[in-house]
Amino acid sequence: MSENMFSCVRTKIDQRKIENYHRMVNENKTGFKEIAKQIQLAGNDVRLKILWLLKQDEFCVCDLSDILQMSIPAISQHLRKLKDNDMVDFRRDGQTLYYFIHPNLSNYVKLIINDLVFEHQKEII
Amino acid sequence: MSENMFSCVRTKIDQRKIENYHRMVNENKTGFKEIAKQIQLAGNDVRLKILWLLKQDEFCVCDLSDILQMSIPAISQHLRKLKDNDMVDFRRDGQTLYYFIHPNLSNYVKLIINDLVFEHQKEII
DNA sequence: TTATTATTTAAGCAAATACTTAAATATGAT
DNA sequence: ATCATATTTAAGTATTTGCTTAAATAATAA
Repeated sequence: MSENMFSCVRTKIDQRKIENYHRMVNENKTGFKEIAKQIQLAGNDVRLKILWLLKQDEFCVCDLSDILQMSIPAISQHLRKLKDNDMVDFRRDGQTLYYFIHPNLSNYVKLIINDLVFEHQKEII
Repeated sequence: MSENMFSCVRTKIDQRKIENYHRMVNENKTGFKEIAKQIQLAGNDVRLKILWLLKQDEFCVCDLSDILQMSIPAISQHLRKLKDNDMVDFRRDGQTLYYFIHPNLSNYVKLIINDLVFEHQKEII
């Protein structure tokens, strides 16, 4: 009967506050999960570079492969994850697929890549 | 001798552009890696919830354990990762460690958690 | 000192991740 | 049709992640 759902004996903290926050987090559970998923995908240095590059211009898989000096399948698999989560999209021109930032990319990720500005950016054509 | 560092035969794209972007990304390699690391840590729904909660108030491990309904060691290990990357810090009050957002939390992550506002937020005390 | 509470740390493990190489598609050119 | 190019997909694998349980610290109280 004296089962306690709480982990510690509190003297100072307001129990109601804990329950309120528990409820808030719970009510937005799927929200947190979806946002975390997109952020997690941006939280890989290869994909972050891809997203940053696609913010500058559209590129095909082999462009990205050359720029990042990684294998075609490795790049393709990263792009697939971004594509599956509506973070990038592509258009076909002959055999070549040009990838670009999906217009519906979440604001959370947009905020990140918009802020990624480096010193040398001005040197680019 | 005819080794090609490029993955595809381009007709339309400017080779110099590819080389410029390659150089830019390379010169900021560690920058991308560090930023991606912090974003990756925020890109987990448990840690995203923790960061959001700590943005609202400071909490001890067992508070977070109760709010998120997860084991103490699980929470503690998440906090350790955030601590190791200067994303959170804590103060001691007796046996209790109160965690809070590290003042130097990167802007990339600040942008995210500042934007995480939910409907029910107003109901909280 | 001994016990209690708060928290961390360590060890173990299942699942997810990020590559690799090889094979499969798809479009375009001959 | 056949071949070449651009890309994806599949299978295999080493590494990382996120939990679990149990043991170790650390501060406080009796």
